[in-house]
Amino acid sequence: MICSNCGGDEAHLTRINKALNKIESIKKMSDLADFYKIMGDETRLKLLLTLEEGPLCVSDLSCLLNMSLSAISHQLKVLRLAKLVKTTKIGKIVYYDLDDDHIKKILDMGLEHINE
Amino acid sequence: MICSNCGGDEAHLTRINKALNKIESIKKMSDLADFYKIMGDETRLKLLLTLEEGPLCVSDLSCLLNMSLSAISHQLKVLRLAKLVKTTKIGKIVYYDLDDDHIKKILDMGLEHINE
DNA sequence: CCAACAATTGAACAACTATTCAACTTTAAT
DNA sequence: ATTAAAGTTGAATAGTTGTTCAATTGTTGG
Repeated sequence: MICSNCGGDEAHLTRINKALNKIESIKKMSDLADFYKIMGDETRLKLLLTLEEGPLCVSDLSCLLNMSLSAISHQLKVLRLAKLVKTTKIGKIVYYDLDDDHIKKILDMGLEHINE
Repeated sequence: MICSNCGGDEAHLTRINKALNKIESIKKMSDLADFYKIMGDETRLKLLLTLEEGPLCVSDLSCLLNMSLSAISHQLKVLRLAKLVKTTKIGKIVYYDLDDDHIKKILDMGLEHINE
């Protein structure tokens, strides 16, 4: 398949075809977008970075981020459904924690990018 | 500062304070969210992954992604303002390319996360 | 100069998203 | 059993975002 209208040479066309194959090979392109979309919210990022220190309950998170309990709970649900955090219930209290350590790596990579 | 209403022990309070310091130390929290927000769109991700293969002009990208020239141009502008891509104009044609190689690392890291 | 082409732009519209508010569930204590 | 506390939930609202459409800019060739 050829799309180039701009008189590209052979190498140019090769790149186009490689790119096309790549896009098609990544069936889960929308999963990748969804993952970034979830990280792309200040509240959720703060929650994740806070939970890097260790598990906390909803009201502590609400207090730390200076936001309503409900708002925090809604966002924690988003993170939980995305399997970025997990919960442990002890009595009335629900503790939230990062689901696993590789989330930390991703967070730190993002921070590195910003601090350049 | 203490927010815990759930009877946490000393270590608990320590974590809360560490988290608080962390949130405050990251002045550019919204920059980080903005970065992820930009990645969190399927069209922009496809553009970035396509450009990993090498520079392409706007009409090729439009054809490859099967989207209107205008839509592609709008998204390329977003990527350009975020300094994720750069342009080279040769005559009438504008070539877009990844701004630098560390964007590739970030893209590949995201893909890794998805493929688990 | 003019026509054709590559790309950009701004306005408009539809779709999506984050927070708020009020109602509700669950658990613990008296 | 009641009461209170910790969270969750759904609906509503305001704000944001992506694409389309039409108009426009800049560049090349006749």
